Parts: sequence; structure tokens; C-alpha cells
Amino acid sequence: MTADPADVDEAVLDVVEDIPVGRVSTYGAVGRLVGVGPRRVARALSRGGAAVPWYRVVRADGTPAEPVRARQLELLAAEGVPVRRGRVDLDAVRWPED
DNA sequence: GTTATGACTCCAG
DNA sequence: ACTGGAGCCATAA
Repeated sequence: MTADPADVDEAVLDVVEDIPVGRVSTYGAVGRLVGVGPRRVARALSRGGAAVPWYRVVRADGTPAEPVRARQLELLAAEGVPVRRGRVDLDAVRWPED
């Protein structure tokens, strides 16, 4: 199957759009659902993240990416996501659950 | 063709 | 818990 880069980006954005309110996912988790590596997810968001709730996607350890760190923490806190010392409580809000 | 860069993740010390 | 190194994959020069 020929997987065009644009299709992959679209699939990533679709998954991010599916993240429920108050929940948080990781680059690796999204990448797994789409079938790509975490770096590919990060690039997809940097490109078209403006159209999806990008702030519901954090790193594997619960810390947000640097360029948007402060902004993301603020948005998550506003959504009711438990944030501890700059780190999201993934155990409580991780999505998908498994 | 090679090299450098980036909204990442994993493993070892 | 923190740091460093290696792996990974697409784009830019």
C-alpha cells in the first residue's frame, strides 16, 4: 500500500481530534494507533496542529513539548486535567486507556 | 548522493 | 529523579 505523507498527517490529526475532553494522549500512543513513529506525529502537529486539540498530546513522561510547554499546561489545567509541577498525571487521564 | 534539524522514545548510568 | 547517547523518520539545503 502506498502511504502518502499527507494521508498520514491527516490520520494523525483525526486521532487527536478523537481525544475526549479532560483526557490526554502521548505522541507514542497516537503514533501507535496510526502506525507511525512518534517523531512523525510531532511533525504532523507542528504542521496542522492548529486545527486540532494539539494540547491534549504530551510526551511519554507527561511533560509537554518545549515550544508550547507553558501554553499547553495552561490549556490542560483549564480543561480540568491534573497537572503536577509541570507534568500531566498520565495515570489519571491517559488516552486511550490501554 | 550526504548532513543537519526537529512539538519523540527508550535504555543505561 | 536527571542526564546522555542511540534509534527513528520526514523535510530542507
